Parts: sequence; C-alpha cells; structure tokens
Amino acid sequence: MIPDAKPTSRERLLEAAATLTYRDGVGIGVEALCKAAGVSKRSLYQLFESKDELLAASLKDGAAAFVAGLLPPADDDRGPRDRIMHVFAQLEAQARNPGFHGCRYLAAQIELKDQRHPASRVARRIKRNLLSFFRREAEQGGAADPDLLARQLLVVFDGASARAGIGVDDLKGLVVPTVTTLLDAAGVR
Amino acid sequence: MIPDAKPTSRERLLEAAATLTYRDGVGIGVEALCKAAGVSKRSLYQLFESKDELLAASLKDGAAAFVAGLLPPADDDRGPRDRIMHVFAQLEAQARNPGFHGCRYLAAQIELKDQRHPASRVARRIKRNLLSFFRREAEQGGAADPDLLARQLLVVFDGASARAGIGVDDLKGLVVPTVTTLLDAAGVR
DNA sequence: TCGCGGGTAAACCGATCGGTGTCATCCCCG
DNA sequence: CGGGGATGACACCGATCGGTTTACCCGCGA
Repeated sequence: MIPDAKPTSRERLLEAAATLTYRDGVGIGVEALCKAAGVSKRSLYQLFESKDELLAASLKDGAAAFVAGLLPPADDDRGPRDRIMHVFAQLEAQARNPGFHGCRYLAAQIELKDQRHPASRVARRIKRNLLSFFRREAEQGGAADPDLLARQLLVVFDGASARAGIGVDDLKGLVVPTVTTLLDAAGVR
Repeated sequence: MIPDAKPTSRERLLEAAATLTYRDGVGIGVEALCKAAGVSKRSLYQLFESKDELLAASLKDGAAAFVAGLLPPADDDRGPRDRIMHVFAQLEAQARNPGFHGCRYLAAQIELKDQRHPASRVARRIKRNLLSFFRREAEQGGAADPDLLARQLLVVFDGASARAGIGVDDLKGLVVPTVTTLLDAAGVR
C-alpha cells in the first residue's frame, strides 16, 4: 500500500546509510554508500552538504523507527512499570535477531569520538529522549528518585544492547530480572 | 627507580598505540602511531606483523594495568560485597578524569565490528576475565544466581563506562546505589 | 522544438590508508 | 678496529578516502 514504487534518491541514500553504517560502522566510504543506494556521488553532494551531514540525517531519519520498535504505544493503558518493561522486552527480542549489532546511536557516539560531530549530536538527542521517557514513567510510577531510576535504566539499556551487539551475551534471562529488581528497589508500582 | 631510562621501540609503540587508539579510535593511522612513538614505520613492521597485531598486542599489554586499576588486591581481606563495590568505585573515580573515554575494550570491539579481529579477540578475553571475577565473588558471597549476578554487573559496568565515556553521564550517585541494589536482590552479604 | 532540472557515469583532486624497498647510520660485540 | 644486526629517513606502492568536475542523458513543461 505504498504509493511510491521507487523511493527518492534521498530516501535511498538515507536507507543505505542507515544499513551500512550500522553493519560496518560510520567509517564506511561514500563510494560504498552511493553504490548501495544506486545514486551517483554527484547527487549525494547535491542532496547533502557532506558525508557527516548524511550520517546525521540518516540517524535522525531512523529515530521514529527506533522509538516505534522500543516504546509502548502512547495510548497504552498499562501502568508505568509495564511500559518500562515493554522497552526491555523489545530490546531482548531484537537482540535475538542475527542482524542485531547493538544500539546504533551508542555505537555512533563511540565511533565518532568527537562529541560535536553532527551525527553525534543527533544520537545524543535521541538517547536523551529515551531518558526522558524513562524519567516520565518513573515519576508516574511513584519512584523514590525518578532521575536516578531513569539513569539506571539507560545504563542497563546501553550496557545490555552493547554486550548483545558484540555477541558476548544474548540477554536471555538477564534484562527482565535486572529491570524488575531496579523497579522494585525504586518503589515503582 | 626504573632502570630503563629509555623504553624499547617496541614498548614505545605499544604505549603510543594504547594512548592514541584510546583517544582517537582504532582507525588511527600507522603514520601517526610511529610519529608518536618516535619509531620508523620500517621498525614497526619488523616488530609486528601488521597494524592489527600491534593493536592486539597493545590491548593485551594494557590488561595488567586495567586489572590493577579496577580489581581489589588479591590478598584483600574484605568480603565479596566490598570487593565488587571496589571495582565500581574505581570506575566512578576514573570516570571523573577528563581523559576518560570509557572502557577501551568495549570501544575496540564496537569499532572493529569483526569479532575475529585479533584485537577484538584480546578484548573479549579480558572482559571475560572481569566476568569471571564477578562470578567468583558472587559465588563466594552466596548469591542466589552467581552467573546472573555476574552478567548483571558486567552490563552495568559496560553501560556505565560507555555512557560516562561519551560524556552523557558522570556516574555520580549512580553506580554505587545500582550495584548495591543488585547485590541486595541477589542476597550477597 | 527548445531548454532546463535532475539524474548518471567516470575522470579527477590532493590526502591518507596499510605496507615495502632502499640505503645510510649507529651501536654493540668480537 | 672491523663487521653485522637493528634502526631511522624517506621515497614509493596500489588502494581508498571525502569531495569536485565534466560531460552526457532523459523526461517534462512552455
């Protein structure tokens, strides 16, 4: 039911950038990106200022899918506890996928050491939104220290997805009990 | 009290590799490594098979310092709980250092996506040793599920050091209460 | 029919990549 | 003193980096 039989050059570039940088890292060459997208280098540099801006746009473009794949629907009638657990259940499910290589935003920030890199800024913003979600739910769940709980949850999220991403842990039986323990200790009902 | 006024070419290369790859990532060029070490490229390739082997050797070379900087002394008379807490207190202290950029072994594994890369193998082994330490202490502390607790602790370790390393959290008031909660829940005395 | 915008392919730019070949130099050991 | 192995300096290799330029092609509207 998608009217566009063929996506725009711009869309194909964003998609190729998302796929290849996730698999191979942000060090991937523009030549490879163009080939994968079926777009000439000439067009790339008409659509984007630079490779860095393409990377940033690609990360931003994927934010909606990132949120949709992790967060519960906004009209969810479950309580904060279940809504938080939902995120980690989703993470565990995604980690089962052989194509899973961890959180692309964390990876991007680690690979591009420069915090001021446009793509790094985008990644930081997106993760800050996840932190806000956790804090909001923690507050609503009556956590003793919502800020602390939100930071704890994000540490677990990043640690778990990183370790699963590099293939040293499958998260099975790990993430749910961990988050449960933290929620219990924080007094989230 | 160090007899070597001037370290070996090999030692200088290992040191330069450790410093520069930590700050700039494993993508750093061999030219830069050689210049920093004051060693010619020619010598580098007589001392090491390739850049990849130099990186691997450099990571392995730093393992002792990594352990010394985190783990409690072997003859420590404190209990398992304090010995585990020691690791995280050290991590939090190190994260205060402006030169801190997270766990170099996690970063290396994320940057080199290839799990079979020699440096990635070394990193994996070193972190497995940390996991073993956690499990040993968990067992000795009477944890209900020592394997689970060890995995939880490593997730917190990696998550916390990664987030501190990219500058989005200073770990203050975060890591100690988190580990305390996990130890309590596991029944570690 | 014309021109124009958006697209491609491909050559090209200087710089850098990992890695070698060549040769002079230096220092240690006999 | 004489010789040899380690080291440094440096040019060089083909490949690739991010980015630019040139030339051409094609469909659409005036």
